[in-house]
Amino acid sequence: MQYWSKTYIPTLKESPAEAEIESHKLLLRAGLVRKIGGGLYAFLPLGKRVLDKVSQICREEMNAAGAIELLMPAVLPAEQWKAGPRWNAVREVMYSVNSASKNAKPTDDPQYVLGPTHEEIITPLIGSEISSYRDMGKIFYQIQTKFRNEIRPRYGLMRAREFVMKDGYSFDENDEKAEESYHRMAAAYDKFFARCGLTFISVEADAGIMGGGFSHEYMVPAEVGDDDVVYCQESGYSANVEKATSGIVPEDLVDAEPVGELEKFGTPGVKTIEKLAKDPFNISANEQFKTLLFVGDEKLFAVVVRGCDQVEEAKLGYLGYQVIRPATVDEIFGAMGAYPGSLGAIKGTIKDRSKLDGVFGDDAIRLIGNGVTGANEKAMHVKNVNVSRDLDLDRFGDFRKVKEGEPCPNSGKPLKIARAIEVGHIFKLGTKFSESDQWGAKFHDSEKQTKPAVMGCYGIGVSRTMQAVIEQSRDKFGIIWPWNVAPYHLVITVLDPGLEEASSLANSIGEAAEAAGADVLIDDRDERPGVKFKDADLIGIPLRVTIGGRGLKEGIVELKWRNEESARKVSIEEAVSVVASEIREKASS
RNA sequence: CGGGGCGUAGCUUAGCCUGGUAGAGCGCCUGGUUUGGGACCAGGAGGUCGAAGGUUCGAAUCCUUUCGCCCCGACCA
Repeated sequence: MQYWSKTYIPTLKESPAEAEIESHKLLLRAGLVRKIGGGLYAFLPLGKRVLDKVSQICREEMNAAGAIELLMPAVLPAEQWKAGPRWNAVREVMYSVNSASKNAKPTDDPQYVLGPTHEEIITPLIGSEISSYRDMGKIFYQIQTKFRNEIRPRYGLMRAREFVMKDGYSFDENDEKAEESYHRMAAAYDKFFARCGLTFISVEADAGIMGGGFSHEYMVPAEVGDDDVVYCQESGYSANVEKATSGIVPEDLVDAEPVGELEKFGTPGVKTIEKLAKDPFNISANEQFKTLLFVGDEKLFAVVVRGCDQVEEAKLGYLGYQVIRPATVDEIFGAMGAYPGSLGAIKGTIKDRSKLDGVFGDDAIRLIGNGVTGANEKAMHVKNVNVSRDLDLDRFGDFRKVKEGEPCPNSGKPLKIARAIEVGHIFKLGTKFSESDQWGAKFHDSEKQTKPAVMGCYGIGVSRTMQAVIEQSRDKFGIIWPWNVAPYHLVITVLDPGLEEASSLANSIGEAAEAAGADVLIDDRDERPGVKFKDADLIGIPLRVTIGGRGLKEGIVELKWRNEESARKVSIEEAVSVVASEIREKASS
């Protein structure tokens, strides 16, 4: 039992100006966290309790799924990262640390980095520990503070520079077993998020710089989310928009025959799809080929999509490049001999084709058949451009961003798109990390063969999950904590703490509630009733029992659930047993 | 890193344009009256106006630089 006067819960009537979204405001107002710096937060006593509860649920579900907890350092030797496969891709988000020694020489490269994730550490660790197939099939995890130098921290704990993450890593002897581990973790994730009281969906996701096989994200639908999720209720299809595909190109599509010779025409001043779609040209965007240039791993390449489509940059990762950025105007002119607005990928019109590592066509341009594109000449476009006859493509692929309403790839029904917060992400990694000779994780199989372990990695944003719960479970008065993650389950609001009868009743109810499995907070402060009610609502304790002098005269106390409208009166004699039985019922459900 | 905005008491802010003693509400402290949904009265503490430099007799206010924070974009649990 905790007395309000003995702990520290600094609630605020007004929201600090720094907070923009409701869950961030409530984190601050309910006295859960305070900002120390950009993306850096202190967890106050109440916030620490929630964080611990979320962590503990996570731990229980991991253990139940057979994962094994360990703890690695957060300060990591930079050498070990440099030896890994993605140093260049991730070093920007890593904080660098140098030795504090006065004798240490300043260096360009850091001696240490603060861990943003631990594949580079656990792979060699396990690699050197485990060498037999008999020890394969293990999943290790830790719950630890992670550091990422986010370019733009946002929304409190939602995207912080320092945050608590559960990261897990599986090591299996073959693909099949690795997928079993993956599904075991997926099932554990489902249970974890459900126990946290979240409404969530798991979606197919882009594997990003993790590479490897396939991946799913755990998404909490919320307007303030950073991700778009594409889904179909009919078929159950769901995917991050970065990964999502649609059935817009029929599998049996027959490519159109040419309709005539290529024909150049003047388009003075026309540099956009929109202008070409208007008078006097009237060539709609879905009849235009749009040619865009990117640089992937310092190599220039082009992508052709329909004028009405957007390139989904994440999908360009399918092409094998790791670090991708849009090409500069100079780079574009150097290869194409023209500037954006006049670009096209017609055979023979590209000034220096050798500068292009590839020209890739989005599948959907096949729907155009014969269309219009730039002539790689100022103020000129070309019509009757036939996809198979005229475009200088190395290959086709899916590079476009799916739009709402397009047919689901499985059911054909219109797809929907919703905003969501990513709270978990699981990857089947394959052998990307384990196959390295001097560094990886290899084992001897029963045939005495040396093989790399097939890995998976599994992340949960623990502190982000805490905020996602608030974002999803609140009203105009404050937070409504789901039972399992509530900092306290029961608050006993003692309106007249000076009355001996009131405080002793509060203690009896509190003890019975504790025995029934609840964490109990007794509001014994010398405050007016209104303040206590407002605070109890604000910090979102699921169950409230009110004991006041007025009720005592009537012989009753009040029992109110935070997520219900009205309170119930319970006689003093029954109060202890009623509270205890309601708590038992809630705790077991 | 690009674009926009903001830094005045623990919190929310007025004052800045048009330079002249820094003001309010909440919170905090003292006393009193109150006591079932953020009470009231009286008294009080708390600010080198983000920092540095400049203009000026005089700068929160004008100029320059710088730091920090927030929002929009690319990235992520």
